[in-house]
Amino acid sequence: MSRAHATFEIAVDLVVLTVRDGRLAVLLIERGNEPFRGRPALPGGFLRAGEDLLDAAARELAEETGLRGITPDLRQVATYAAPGRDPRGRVATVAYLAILPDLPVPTAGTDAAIARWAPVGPGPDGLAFDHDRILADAVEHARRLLEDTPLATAFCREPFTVAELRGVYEAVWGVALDPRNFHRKVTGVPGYVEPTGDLRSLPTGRPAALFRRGPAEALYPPLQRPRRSLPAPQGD
Amino acid sequence: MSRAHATFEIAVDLVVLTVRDGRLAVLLIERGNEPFRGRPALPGGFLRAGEDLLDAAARELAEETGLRGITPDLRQVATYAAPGRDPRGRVATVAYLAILPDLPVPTAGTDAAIARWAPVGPGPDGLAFDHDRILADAVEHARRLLEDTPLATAFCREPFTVAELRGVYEAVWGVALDPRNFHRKVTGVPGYVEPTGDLRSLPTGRPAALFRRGPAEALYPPLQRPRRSLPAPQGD
DNA sequence: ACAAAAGTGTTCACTATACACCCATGC
DNA sequence: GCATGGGTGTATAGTGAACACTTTTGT
Repeated sequence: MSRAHATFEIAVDLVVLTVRDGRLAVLLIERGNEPFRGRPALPGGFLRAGEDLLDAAARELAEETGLRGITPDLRQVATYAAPGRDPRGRVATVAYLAILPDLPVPTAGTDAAIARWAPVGPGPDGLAFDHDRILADAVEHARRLLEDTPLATAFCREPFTVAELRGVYEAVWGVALDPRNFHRKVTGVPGYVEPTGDLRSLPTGRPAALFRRGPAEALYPPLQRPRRSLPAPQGD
Repeated sequence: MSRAHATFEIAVDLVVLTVRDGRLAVLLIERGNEPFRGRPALPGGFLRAGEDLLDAAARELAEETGLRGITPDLRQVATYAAPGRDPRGRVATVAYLAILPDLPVPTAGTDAAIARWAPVGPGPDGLAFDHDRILADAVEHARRLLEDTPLATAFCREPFTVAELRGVYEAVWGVALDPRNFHRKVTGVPGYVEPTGDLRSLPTGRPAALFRRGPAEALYPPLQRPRRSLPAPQGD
């Protein structure tokens, strides 16, 4: 077997999403080293000897957020290996999507990197490397996953109310949903959420029933996000 | 920057699917070298210097099938890098899904590898490396893509009939579909298929209208595959 | 005329949406 | 009582499955 092939280092980059103040937010670090020193970037790091991709993603997540012992929802999104995407040499990166409930503060990582939550906007954010592209791909991935997987519950601390879950959908999809119909849909999907039997009182209003995640791994029927498909009367 | 990280070779493996005789089929080669010499495997090869992933996948596809100048539907599915998945050392592989219309014969590759179409069954096929897993992931990916992308048209040579397109869905999903309702659904999705205006006569029956792919990159409304969601009266 | 495949019309059940309305709490 | 948010009922429109039926060919 010829060994004329290129050799790579493999990194894992994390797109850590949460909902803060009703807005979708992503965890960014400020790069402390060249290249792109001082520029915001997705957290991540290199694969170690004997380590699998998912293990590396979980390790990096623990290191960057300081969380231990949690089993967050981690999903592989895509792999990027374009020549020149990293000025240091041939580095391929595997992007993982991680969903967390709102954390009080991202507890600046052990790597002395400055971590912060940044709102996810529609346009590019000037991230290092090709991270703008990776972020956009991952957010679109998350939007799709909300439709037919119980991913949205990963944004919520248990137990949660239906209104909190609705806030996740509204923040990630960027649309307003009818509270009444949403309630019925969510509670009507077998295995999506299970009532705990408890209630939670807010400062005002009727107390909301509390739920935890159910056993379903896929949502049927799916919660389809609204799309405008109306053909314009004058054509398109 | 410490260089204590593992280094990898990166391969691209292809899951080339087609529909033959109404059955979903995958292109397999017989390995000519160790490891797994003589075992069936997915076609693939190593990334070359200066080459991006998609370019490598397209190159390998051309080499294995002998096709030139075509632009097949190639989509990245997932990346696998478990330690020990390749006995030769640390090799990560990026799996690509390629969809082709039925070819007369896979024109054994230039690599002197014996290529053949194998029907895709429900169980493992004893493929080399972790290719059973990769194949299963890619087939599930294809099943999902048929729902909301025009991927199915990539299985058909243009121009095609609605019945041919239906055959693709039936083969990939493994279900029977109502020809009448399928016809209406497909022709009702804006931008999915466009009539050429021509007809094709079969040995018997009314000639079918011919279509080509339309400009749509996503299908709305989607063609959802049938799922059994009926809660059994006695529980499941 | 008949068989076979393409394509249309119609019915019926189910799902989505909009929104009126009632419920349960704090003040 | 009143404001506020939680949750249910219900009317209406739209969508999907089932299937009768018509169209267009070859023999």
